[in-house]
Amino acid sequence: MDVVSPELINLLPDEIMDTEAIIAEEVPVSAAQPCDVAPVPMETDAPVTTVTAQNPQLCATLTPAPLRSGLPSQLTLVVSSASSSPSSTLAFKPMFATSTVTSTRTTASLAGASVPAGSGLQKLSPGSFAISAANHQIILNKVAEATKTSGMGVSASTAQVIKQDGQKLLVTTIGKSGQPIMLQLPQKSVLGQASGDGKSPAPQYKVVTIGGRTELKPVMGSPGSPLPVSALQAQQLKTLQIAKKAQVSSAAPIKYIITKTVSKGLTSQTTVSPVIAGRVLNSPVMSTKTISISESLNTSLHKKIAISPLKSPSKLTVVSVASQTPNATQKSMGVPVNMALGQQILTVHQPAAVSPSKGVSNQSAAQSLKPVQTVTMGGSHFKTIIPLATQPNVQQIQVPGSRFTYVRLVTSTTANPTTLQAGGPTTSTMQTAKPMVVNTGTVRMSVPIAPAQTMKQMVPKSITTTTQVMTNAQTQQRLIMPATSLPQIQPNFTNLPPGTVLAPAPGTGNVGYAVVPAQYVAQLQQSSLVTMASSSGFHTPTGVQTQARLPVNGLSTAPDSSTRPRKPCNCTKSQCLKLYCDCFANGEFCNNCNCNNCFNNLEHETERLKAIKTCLDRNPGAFKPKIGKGKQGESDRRHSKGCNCKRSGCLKNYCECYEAKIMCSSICKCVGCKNFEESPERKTLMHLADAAEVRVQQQTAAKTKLSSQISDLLTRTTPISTSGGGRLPYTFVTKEVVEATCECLLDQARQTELSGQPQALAERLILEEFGHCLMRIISSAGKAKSDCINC
DNA sequence: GAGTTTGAAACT
DNA sequence: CAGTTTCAAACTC
Repeated sequence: MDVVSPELINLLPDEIMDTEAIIAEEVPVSAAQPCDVAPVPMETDAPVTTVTAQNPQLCATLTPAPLRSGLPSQLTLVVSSASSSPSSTLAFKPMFATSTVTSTRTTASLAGASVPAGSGLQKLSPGSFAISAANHQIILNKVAEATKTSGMGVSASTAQVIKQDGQKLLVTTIGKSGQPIMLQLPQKSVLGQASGDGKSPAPQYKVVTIGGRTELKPVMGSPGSPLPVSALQAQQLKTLQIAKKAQVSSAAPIKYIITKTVSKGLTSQTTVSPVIAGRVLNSPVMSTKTISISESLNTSLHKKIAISPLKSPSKLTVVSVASQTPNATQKSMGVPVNMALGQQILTVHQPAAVSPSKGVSNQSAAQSLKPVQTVTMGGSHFKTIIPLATQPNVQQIQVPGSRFTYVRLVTSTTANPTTLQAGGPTTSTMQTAKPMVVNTGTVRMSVPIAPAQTMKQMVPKSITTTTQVMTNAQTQQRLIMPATSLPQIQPNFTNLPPGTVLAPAPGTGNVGYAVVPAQYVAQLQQSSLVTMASSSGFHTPTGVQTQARLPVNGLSTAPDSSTRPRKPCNCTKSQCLKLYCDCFANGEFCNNCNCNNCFNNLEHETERLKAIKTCLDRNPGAFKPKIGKGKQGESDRRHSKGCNCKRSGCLKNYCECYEAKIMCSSICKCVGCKNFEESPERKTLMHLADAAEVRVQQQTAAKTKLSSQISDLLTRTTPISTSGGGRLPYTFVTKEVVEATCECLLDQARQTELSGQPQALAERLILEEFGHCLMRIISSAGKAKSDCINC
């Protein structure tokens, strides 16, 4: 794996350079799928290309983040090309948070282009885009916002710096492995003229070689005079990195990670399965955006290019977009998402086309530029750009006070591409393709509930798991949650109920994520309603299950919170969405409760999230344990707020302190408190309680012993002959009798099953049958004994 | 099981 | 922040 140069590695945070997870994603690209990266509305399903199943494709999603000025500049490139044919299909979707008229037009022109088969780019603006299928080169020139860039004050030295605005990307190697990808980096001053303006100063190219070798080409089929490339540039390019090391004072360091992975063993019998993988990273110093380009060729080449502009102390979102690689008959797609603290993982499985001819075609055809709305979330740093009049497929959740940005994916068959884009130094960008069909691949998104270090260790596993799922995820069952477009809820994840995780929520055609109490995972696992990992390889040690038991913000959940028997609630008016409800207050879903009109379930995740948010707004620590552990251990446990009892004397379970078996403290506002150390009433009650507990334990032990004895009795196979002729009933419990009894029970079970009896009734009938069997045994024993006596 | 008591949560 | 209301659990009968 040729990823980055050592020097670049040294410059990057560990999180960023931890590319193993990305590497792992090359594995599943076995069943080729059409390039389906660029989101395209379903109505634009016009056939665009005649790319055959044998045609390799290059799919790229480029998302250059704004470098500094908050000017968003995103570029989506989807290239599909045949290795042996000059025909190619390209979908080009620039995405701007704000766009000038020029850029918008260009964007519309490109995005809406319906590229006929084999023709490639007829509708693309030649000035902004150029393709040369003959020499396997594509030149992308992102339209820059001239009005926005005019005052940026970038020095001339930007010639050696990759600028976010107006940068050109020269992608070569269409269908050829080993060919270079060139990134053209024009000077800042020519931003806005990049769309084919011949007056543009000489652009700078960054060459990325897909096939493993890199080269620098100062000029390559673009207007303008070539710029001499410095040795530094060459070196940087050699390492496949478009280096940008603060050569411009006004520019923040930009680091580009280009990951190349080679997937061996790919065959060309089916469509190519593009995988664009990346990660959501977090860097306290800089933001990184990873752009991954994957290419699946006949030569089984799979590459990922990650370009990461870094600038401000902000979040880094590297989106991994991967197309699933099911066989051609599979019509469903998964949108796995993994997010974790410290390293937010976001993996998006792009939809797999039903047929090879659909994938790229759909994507490239008529990508209409739709107006976007910018939503500021959780602060001024984040903006969510979502297509108007369409359901957002990506929703960003900014957690106040949290360093991380959370993204909620709602990928629907009708949703248009949605881009999260940071308008400021913080960047969180994700691109998703509109899936044709969403499948139920394993998707997990976890709320940060563990230290970053822990999550960091889990990241590769998550991706690996996801990758594995890509190949055989069709049979998996997951948490079910409607993927309706949630409002821009910004729950304070740091204060979510203990062990809360975000669980995948596949719906019919949609994929979303639900805030799921960790306990509910256990609930689900224990119940027969939902099986998260049955026979499909969704192994419990990963993802949800593992994280669900991790502490939240250092606060440990109840040690046995996931296993202890939970008392069912009886809420009637609160819909179990207020803290009156113990289930809700404990961060659990209602399960087997007696509540009415319960909304504390996955079916009402929207309302539930709202309720959580409301509670957190009212009290940020609403879901934190009321009984905090003292510094010196359990003896110092005390109620975080104290009780307010007035009539119970704090010696009834009305009192939260007493209920928690702790004494009231100075922060309590109780009246007539008797719940203190020397209180005789308390001591008496404690003694009584202890005595009661002892009785319960004794009873339990007695029951256990009795069961053991019964079991032992039933397992006796040899009748015991008594010398006195007195035969106890159990002496008749021979092996044959036991077998006959079992037959009776099984037969009863079959009958009840066939008759569709409820489980409870079935159990009852079986037990009754067992009783009948026992009665017959006893009767036989008694009769035998009587006969013996008589004789 | 119905009704009452209680105090936290929610509301004003 | 205080007073009031709502709510569901705890408790009593």
